[in-house]
Amino acid sequence: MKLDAVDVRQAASAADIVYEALRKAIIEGDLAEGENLRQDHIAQMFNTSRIPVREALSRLEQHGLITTERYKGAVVAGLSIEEIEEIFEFRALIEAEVIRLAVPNLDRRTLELARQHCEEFEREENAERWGEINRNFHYSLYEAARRPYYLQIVRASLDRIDRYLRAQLTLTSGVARARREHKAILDACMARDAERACALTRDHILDAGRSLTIFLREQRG
Amino acid sequence: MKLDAVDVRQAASAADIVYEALRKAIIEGDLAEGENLRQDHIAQMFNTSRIPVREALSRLEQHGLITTERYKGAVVAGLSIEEIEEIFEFRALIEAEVIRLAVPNLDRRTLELARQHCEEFEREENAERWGEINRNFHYSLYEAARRPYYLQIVRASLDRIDRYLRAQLTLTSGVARARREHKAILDACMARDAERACALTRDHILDAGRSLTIFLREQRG
DNA sequence: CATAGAAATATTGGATCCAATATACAATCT
DNA sequence: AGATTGTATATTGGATCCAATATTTCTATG
Repeated sequence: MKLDAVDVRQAASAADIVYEALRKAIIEGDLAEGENLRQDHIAQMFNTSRIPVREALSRLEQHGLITTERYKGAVVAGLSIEEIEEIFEFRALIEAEVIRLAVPNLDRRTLELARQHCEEFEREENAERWGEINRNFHYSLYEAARRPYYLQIVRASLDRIDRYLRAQLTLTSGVARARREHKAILDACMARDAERACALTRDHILDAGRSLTIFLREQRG
Repeated sequence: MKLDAVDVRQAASAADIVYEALRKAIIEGDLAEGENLRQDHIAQMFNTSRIPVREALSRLEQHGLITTERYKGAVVAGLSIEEIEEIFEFRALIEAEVIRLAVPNLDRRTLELARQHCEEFEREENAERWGEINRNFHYSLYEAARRPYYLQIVRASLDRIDRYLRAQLTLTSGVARARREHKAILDACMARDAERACALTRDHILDAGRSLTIFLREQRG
């Protein structure tokens, strides 16, 4: 197990810190699917007791990132291919709508920010960073929709499959395609063409989903 | 020797029980918006310690049903009219899609079940029960979409506004309209017309949202 | 009498201890 | 040897205690 052990005596509650650290470790794939999460082990790493750890684990379970069983403990949740497909389909629906709602509100500063993320995603060679930049690019546009509830759901659903998405980018040479698609989405946004941006976002997500599930089907046999 | 094999599956944990009870109380409006939730008090009510109560509260906070502040405690979360509007808009998007996906899978038994819920909703005079039956009607159809992730999100978003929706049904005479709309949706489903069922569901939710926000704007001034 | 400051109370977050039980492994029996 | 039973260990869920801080009440003073 590998995660950034933080000293707990800081602003937020210990439970919040543990929750955030575990969440990050899971969605970035540092904690492998199926890996055991022992309460006292984690507690020791964060220099705290098991109480806040349990609270953090309970929250992670609510979000579907782990599963727990009494007397047995928690393991990082794995998703079946069907579940992954469902989440991609869902994301396509929501995020397409979010971008449609965002386009009319895009101002120059937001577009400039998105352009920078887009360029960074194009230039970056370190595969480790693609996931992060990809998120930044999309979210910078999504923010303009001014729909906090939608974004909360988008975030939660992306969390569930982010680790697979990162694999898709690196292992299936999905980056090249993602780069082209990002540029196309950005173009549509700059042209204030909400319908085009919507359709492109939808396809972008469905493409990634298809590419990923093909890869996983091979890998898992 | 011959014994009946009993399901010895353990009772849920105390935290689960507290969570479910509080969730139910909040979404049904038994706990009013802004009401204080004291850990001690709840613990005594459930004859347990504060530990499982805290875990339950932490989960409720994740779902947005309460807000907590250190040294101050938890209060039942209230929603602004804008937040309520957003959630209705969101539900319209998701649930319309879910019903579209469900229609091709509807079998005779499911339709019969939905028809029974629809009739029950029509006959029932006790306003207290409308919320429950309304949920049952919609979910009985949604299940056929075979999209567990979508349904989880639908459930969570309905939880957030259920208490207001119940008020809308009773206080604005929304039932009459809801009854008509339910029948229309059921008809479309029986006719296997996915697009019509989708559009009707969308309008059904948006109608309720509009009616509710008009009512709330008057009420809140 | 009104008000500022101090003490008492309420309330949360976390630490430590205890009870329940699943799992692994040794001991026993056929 | 293989199956079965008993025991030690690991691990979780919950109870109780403690520390920190917000809120309220009380007192003394102008």
